[in-house]
Amino acid sequence: MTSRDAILAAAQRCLNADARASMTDLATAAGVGRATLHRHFSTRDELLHELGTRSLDRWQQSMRGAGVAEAIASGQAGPIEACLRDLLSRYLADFDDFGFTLTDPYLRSAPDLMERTEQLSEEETALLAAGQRAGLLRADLDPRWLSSAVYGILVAARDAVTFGRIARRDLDEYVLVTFLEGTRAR
Amino acid sequence: MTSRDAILAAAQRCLNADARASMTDLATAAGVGRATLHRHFSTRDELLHELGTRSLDRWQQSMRGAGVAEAIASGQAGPIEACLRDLLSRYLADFDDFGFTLTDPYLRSAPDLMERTEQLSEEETALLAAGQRAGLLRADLDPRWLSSAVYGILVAARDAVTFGRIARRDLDEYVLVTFLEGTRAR
DNA sequence: CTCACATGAGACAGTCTTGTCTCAATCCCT
DNA sequence: AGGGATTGAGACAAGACTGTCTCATGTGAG
Repeated sequence: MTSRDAILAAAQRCLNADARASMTDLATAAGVGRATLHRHFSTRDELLHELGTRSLDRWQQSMRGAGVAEAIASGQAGPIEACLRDLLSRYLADFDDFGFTLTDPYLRSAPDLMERTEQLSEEETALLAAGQRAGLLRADLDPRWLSSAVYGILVAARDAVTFGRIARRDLDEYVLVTFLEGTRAR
Repeated sequence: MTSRDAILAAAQRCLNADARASMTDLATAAGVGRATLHRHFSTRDELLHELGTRSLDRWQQSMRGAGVAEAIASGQAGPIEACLRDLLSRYLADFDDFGFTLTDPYLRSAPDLMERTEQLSEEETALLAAGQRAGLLRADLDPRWLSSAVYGILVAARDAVTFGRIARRDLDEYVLVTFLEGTRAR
C-alpha cells in the first residue's frame, strides 16, 4: 500500500466519522505531517474528489467482478441471483472504503462524480430490473426503489457492525436473506 | 410555529445536506440574522444538542403513538404487526426532521443523548423481539439486526425520495412490503 | 402616538483552518 | 559513506468561523 493510499484510507475513515474533520485531523489520523498531506493533495477538495473517484472505482469493480453485465444479458433468474449475491458480498467487503458519508455530501459539488454515480446506479438498477423480468424479484416495485433498498440494507449492515449488533461473519447471510426474503416468519 | 422551531427546522435541513454548514449558513437558511440565531442558541453545540433532543423526542413520540409498549405486552402477532406498520408510517412521516445525518455524527459528543438513543433503540428492539416470539418475524435473525434493518429501510426511503425515484405516497407501502416480505418474487 | 421589545446589519477580537514555504532530519539507493 | 529525495516540524499570511457587542430600524401593544 503506497503512502498515498494509506492517507486516503485514513481520511475516509476519519471523514466517515466526522465530516468536519480538518486537514490537520486527517494528517494526524494518517500518521503523517500536514505538509506531507498537502504534498499529495494540494487542496481539500482535491482529496475529497480523489476519495470520491476511488469509491466509484470500487463500485464499478464490484459490478464488473460480479458479472453484472453478463447476468443481465443472460436474462435467467439463476445467474442473476448468483450475481446479486456476489455483488452484495463485494459491497459488504469494503463498505467503509465505499464511503457512505461520502456518497451524499461531497459528490454534489463535482459534476463528473455525479454523472458517474448516476451511470453506475443505472447499471445496478438494470440488474434489478432484469431480475424482475426473469421472475427472481417481485415486479410490483419500481426497480429504482430496489436500488435504494440495496443501498439501505448496506447502511443497515454498516450500522449493525458499528454498534456491534452482529458479527461481521454473519453479515453476508443476514443482508442477503433480509433483502430477498424480508423479515416475516414463514 | 415559533421562530425557534423555524430555525431548528431550517438548521436540520441545512445540516442534513452539509454537516459543515456554518452558523451564517444556518442563519441565512432560516431567513434570520446571525445575531438572532445566537440569541436563540448561544452556541453551535447548543443548537446541535437541541436538534438531537428534538429528534429523540420525535422518535419517542412515534413509539408511544404507535403503542409499542402495548403491542409488546399483547404478545400477539396481529397487534404487533399493526403496531409495526403504524410505527414505520410515523417514522416516514417525518424522516427529515428525524435527522439521519444527525443520528451519527453529533450524538457521540453528548452522553445524555447517547443514553437516550440507546434506550429508545432497545425499546424498538424489544418490539421486534416480541414480533419474533409471536411468530410474526423470522426468529433466525438477531432482533438487533432487525432494528438496524428498520433504520436501513428508512435511509433507503429517504434516498429514494431525495433522488425522485419513487413518489412519496408510495413510500409507506414500499417500505412495509420490502421490510416484511423482501424483494423476491413469489 | 409612544414605548418596550425584537430584529438585522455589522464591527470586533479571538480562534481555527487552509495553503505555502523553509529547514533540518531521515531515509534510501548507489 | 555520500547524495538526492522525502519527510516532519513549524513559521507564516490570508481567510473563515465563532461568539459578543452595539446601534439603528421596525413592529406591536397599549
